Amino acid sequence: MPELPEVETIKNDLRKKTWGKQFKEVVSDNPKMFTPRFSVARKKLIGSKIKDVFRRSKLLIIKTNKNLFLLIHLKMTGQLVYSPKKGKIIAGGHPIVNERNLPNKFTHAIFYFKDGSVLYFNDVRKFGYVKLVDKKSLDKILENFGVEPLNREFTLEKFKEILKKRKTGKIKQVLMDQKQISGIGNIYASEALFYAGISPLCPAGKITDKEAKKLFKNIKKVLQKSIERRGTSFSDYVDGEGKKGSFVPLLKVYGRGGKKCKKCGHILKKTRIGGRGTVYCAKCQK
DNA sequence: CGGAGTGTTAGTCG
DNA sequence: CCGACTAACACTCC
Repeated sequence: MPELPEVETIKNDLRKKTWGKQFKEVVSDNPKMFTPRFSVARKKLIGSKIKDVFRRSKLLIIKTNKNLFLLIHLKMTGQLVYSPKKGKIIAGGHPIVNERNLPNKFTHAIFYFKDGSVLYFNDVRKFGYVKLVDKKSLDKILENFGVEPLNREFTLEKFKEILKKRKTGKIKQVLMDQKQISGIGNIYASEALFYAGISPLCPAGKITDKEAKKLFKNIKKVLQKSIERRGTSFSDYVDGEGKKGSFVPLLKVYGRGGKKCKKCGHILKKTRIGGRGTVYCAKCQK
């Protein structure tokens, strides 16, 4: 699930809660998800302390005191749950699966901290990964990401440049191309295009200056709105009482194929772009 | 029951 | 360099 707003939400929560925590033990039933080898990563991690938590694109970056960065990618179905020794449990990423007891069968990595708190990495499909890298490899990894859509360096000019560069590509694919703009996935690409009134199939090069401006604004708006609401399917629960992320009711097209357009009432069309399900209103989006 | 589809992305091939 | 396609995996929906 997690796109930029979801990872941003987790990052904000974890930064507050885990600052200074020291790793005591790491356990995994799926060592394949670790780089370097689990046994090596585990040894390196134990004893190190969390100094900060960042986000770049959809990647969560946990900085420790030993020139060591713990990278976590949740991919499609990853979920992080932080359980403090005392107080509120926080969870983010893929919506909470039925079983609330932790660890459960989807828990593939457990990070124990010295103070008794625990971070669980759950992942139904096991696409997610954990990487432990030094500053140098971190920088190399980060080089591959395009501009952060919420940062100041993502300007209208920059956006137009990207559209020009990828003129024959379908606009939705360009929005989702992490090398161009990083952090936008299927949900927010679909939603931003709806608000801008642009068909996801439109070639990037055919987008006029006026449309580009509208799309540019809506990309930022949709992401910001979602962060305000803690993401699309972010879950936050106390004492096992689940509460869904509140962006879902605001979705205009994503996941609504075959239903009525909330703006004009036409049946929303479902198609496939670059192997990804795509929903749009053929009447509102040209 | 079978098959298609699922919020991601790395890798391969033309 | 680009775009198209696939695999990685497990579950849900029709």
